[in-house]
Amino acid sequence: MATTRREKAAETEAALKAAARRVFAERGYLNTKISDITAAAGRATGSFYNHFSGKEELLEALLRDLLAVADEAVAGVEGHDSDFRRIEAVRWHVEVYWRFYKTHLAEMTAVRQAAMADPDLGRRLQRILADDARHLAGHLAELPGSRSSPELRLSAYYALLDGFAHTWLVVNPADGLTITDEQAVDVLTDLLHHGLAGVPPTG
Amino acid sequence: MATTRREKAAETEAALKAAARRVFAERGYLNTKISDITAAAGRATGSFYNHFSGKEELLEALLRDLLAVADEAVAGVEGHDSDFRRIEAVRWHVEVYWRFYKTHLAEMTAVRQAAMADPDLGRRLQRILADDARHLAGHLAELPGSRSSPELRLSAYYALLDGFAHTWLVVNPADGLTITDEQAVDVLTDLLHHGLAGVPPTG
DNA sequence: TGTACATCAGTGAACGCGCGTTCACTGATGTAC
DNA sequence: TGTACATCAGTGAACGCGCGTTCACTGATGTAC
Repeated sequence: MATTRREKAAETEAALKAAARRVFAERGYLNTKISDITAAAGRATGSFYNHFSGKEELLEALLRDLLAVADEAVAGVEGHDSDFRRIEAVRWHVEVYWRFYKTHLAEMTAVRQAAMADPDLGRRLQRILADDARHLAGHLAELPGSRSSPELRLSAYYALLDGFAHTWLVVNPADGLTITDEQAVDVLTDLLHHGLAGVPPTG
Repeated sequence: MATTRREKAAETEAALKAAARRVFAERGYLNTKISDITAAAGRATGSFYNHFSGKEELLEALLRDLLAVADEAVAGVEGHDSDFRRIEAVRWHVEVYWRFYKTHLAEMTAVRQAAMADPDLGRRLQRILADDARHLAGHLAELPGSRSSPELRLSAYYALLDGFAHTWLVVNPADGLTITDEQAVDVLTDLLHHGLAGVPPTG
């Protein structure tokens, strides 16, 4: 049990963050009230403002936590295959994205919702998450020629992964429609592998 | 100038719809107040409720109008190429989607935002727009085998088109980043043509 | 170690703003005779 | 065609709810001596 003031405050802040993740996942960022978060954390409403200036700041804090975790995970992985002409390379990247999205569903949907209501916030949040994109941009630049620029292909790549993940991890499950991780990774991998690198499907 | 009551009411309703499209496009559906719409339409606030029970119903009405227009347009086009192994067929469908999205930006973004805040409303709106999907499902079913089902490939197809259009017609333009219609259609066509039908890129 | 005061995390009721929604009212159109 | 009453679209001020934010208060931890 914590005793010092620092520790107590840190505990409350952590409790608020954890509660926010749960509540965001349940009813969505936009429909979550400050008092929903504090109630779920077992604290008084006023306590919230000792730690965050508002919902936006809390979400930013959640994203920074998430990135810290992600960076650690990435630091463990050395020299993956970056040649997108090889299906294994594409599949590895797709799989990482899919698992990341699934693990951090609460944050991913919260960002999407927050960006809808407040484009400025959306830009700031996107910047926090943008590290991954730089890394991928390199892979795409190395691919053999296409009439479209690597930047455009990169943005198409993300539109596809993000949209598909949102559909099958958020929207459709709410209707009882689900797919396996393997099905998801397969269809995305095939589309991107053939579409980006121009390798025809087998058979 | 309208004289009968019916005509006057119809004029006001049309003015409210037109104003809503403008205001939605400007500041987004979620950030639009009823009074913003009535002010833009040059009417009193209370007038709104003579015509719609709320913002949701107005949006549904806008979508129905939009579909009526789209159906007329489609009725004019007879027997387009549906063989997705041919790039012209893919390109035609991509182009139709892109132009539709661009023409009806206000409605498309409004739907996206509304769906974020209220999934139930999102489902209803999606159902209104779903006709197009059935038609495409047929094309994809005719394609040569893939390890993924036509349904999954269809949803990937939409995730890509929708996400890419949102990025390059809504998000990026707000930052001053734009692309030409041709660039957009090219990158989407190539990705889908090779990705779905497995035709390798030229060169 | 003990006492007196300062500081701080947490509390929850109260405040106040913003906005959706209502409603009594106006003036014009429709109807009955 | 004219008159008297009914109906209806539109008005905009007022109402009221929901929720973010504040603030006086409590009790516990920290500090000075």
